[in-house]
Amino acid sequence: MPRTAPHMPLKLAEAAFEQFATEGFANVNLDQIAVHAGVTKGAIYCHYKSKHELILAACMHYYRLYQVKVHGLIASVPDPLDRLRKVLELSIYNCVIDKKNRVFTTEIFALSLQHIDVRSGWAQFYDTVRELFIGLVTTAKLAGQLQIEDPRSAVDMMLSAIEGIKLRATFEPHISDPVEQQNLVQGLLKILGYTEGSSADVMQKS
Amino acid sequence: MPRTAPHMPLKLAEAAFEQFATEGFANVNLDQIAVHAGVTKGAIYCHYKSKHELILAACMHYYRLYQVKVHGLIASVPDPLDRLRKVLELSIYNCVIDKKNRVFTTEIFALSLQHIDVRSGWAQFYDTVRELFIGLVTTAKLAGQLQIEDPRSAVDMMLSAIEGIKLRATFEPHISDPVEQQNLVQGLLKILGYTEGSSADVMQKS
DNA sequence: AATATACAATACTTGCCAGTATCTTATTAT
DNA sequence: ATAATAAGATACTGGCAAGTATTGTATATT
Repeated sequence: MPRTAPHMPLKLAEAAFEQFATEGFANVNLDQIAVHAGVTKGAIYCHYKSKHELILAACMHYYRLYQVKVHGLIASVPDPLDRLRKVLELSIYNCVIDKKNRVFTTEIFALSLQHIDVRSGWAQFYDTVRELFIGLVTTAKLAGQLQIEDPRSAVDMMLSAIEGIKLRATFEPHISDPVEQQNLVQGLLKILGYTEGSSADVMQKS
Repeated sequence: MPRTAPHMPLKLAEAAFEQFATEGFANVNLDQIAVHAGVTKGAIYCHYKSKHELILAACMHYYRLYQVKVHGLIASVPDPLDRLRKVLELSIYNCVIDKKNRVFTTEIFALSLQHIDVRSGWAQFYDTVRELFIGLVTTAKLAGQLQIEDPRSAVDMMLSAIEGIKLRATFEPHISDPVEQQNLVQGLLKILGYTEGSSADVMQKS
């Protein structure tokens, strides 16, 4: 048997992600990616059979990264509402502060319009995120920390807002302020039925 | 003096919009646009000095169209809450049902990441939309139809949600259902402080 | 009618970049 | 050691599309 390079696909996907997330899919050529991975274009074609496949690999890499981050966070926070808030903070960070993630996902949206495989990849990823949030919200609701009738539709609206916030971050840099961050998280929690002050005992007032 | 063709720039911008909104900026070449405008590529360069300028013109065309539609709607509905609801319905229609608008704006977002002129064009447009909504919400609030403290931040969150809904529409076709439409409008109104039922007299209950 | 000039058509150049063909090198099983 | 083969380097091809040079044509002023 000859030598093998099992790390190369990942290494190339990482390098591709970095480049794509900085300059966009259309503005990056395979030579650039190759240079950043410390190889030449020919080597890329040993592991991926087209630029498109490399793009898909970069997407998968991004999805994995997000999952790892989120589940690490969830495992470390016991209280349901705290956990929800932490995940929201992470999501906002991912979308707003971390420019690479923001650019990369925005590019994915545009590419999804034309390529069904990119689209279904994102759809699958997004489903896991949605279910994750529905779980978090339901748990917090059962703990009496949220006043919400339909967690599913609330989560859908909240996730829409996050995506929209991501887009706005491109045009409104002030969104990156730490203070603004907290306001955004607060606004998202509000969509999820969090009422400021003594949380769950608002209903009893009337 | 020679002949003149004052309608050509608009005609080309319209044709460009149509093509870009169908296939995306990167997948449309100037020959295609020329054919759809009933001219040849050479003619385009009489009116625009690059593809990029034509893209900007297509953007401006889109912005104008939206403004015309919205202001036509506003003028025809007297009640503040009704007016707000109608504008929201139009916005959802624009973002979700009207695929061309959805595709075109998504492409703008991606292009904005790299091109400052595209970005500032959108930012300017978005500002007018934001101010419009703030006006609508404030009017409805003063009329006692909305329970909202800070119209500005509520509108920001609501507009984020709309943008996010637009993105989701690419991945979740069921959003196009008429029923779902109304749910979305209802959810957006909720963000703006609309409490279902007898609207403005909720406070008095406690 | 003549002519100046903007509009438009045609044909061409140029550069970029995905993908390929071919050659080299390193590794491992025998 | 050596044959077999995967990984990688280098150099090339081919196609696409933006932009340009040139030529043609219609119109408005004189």
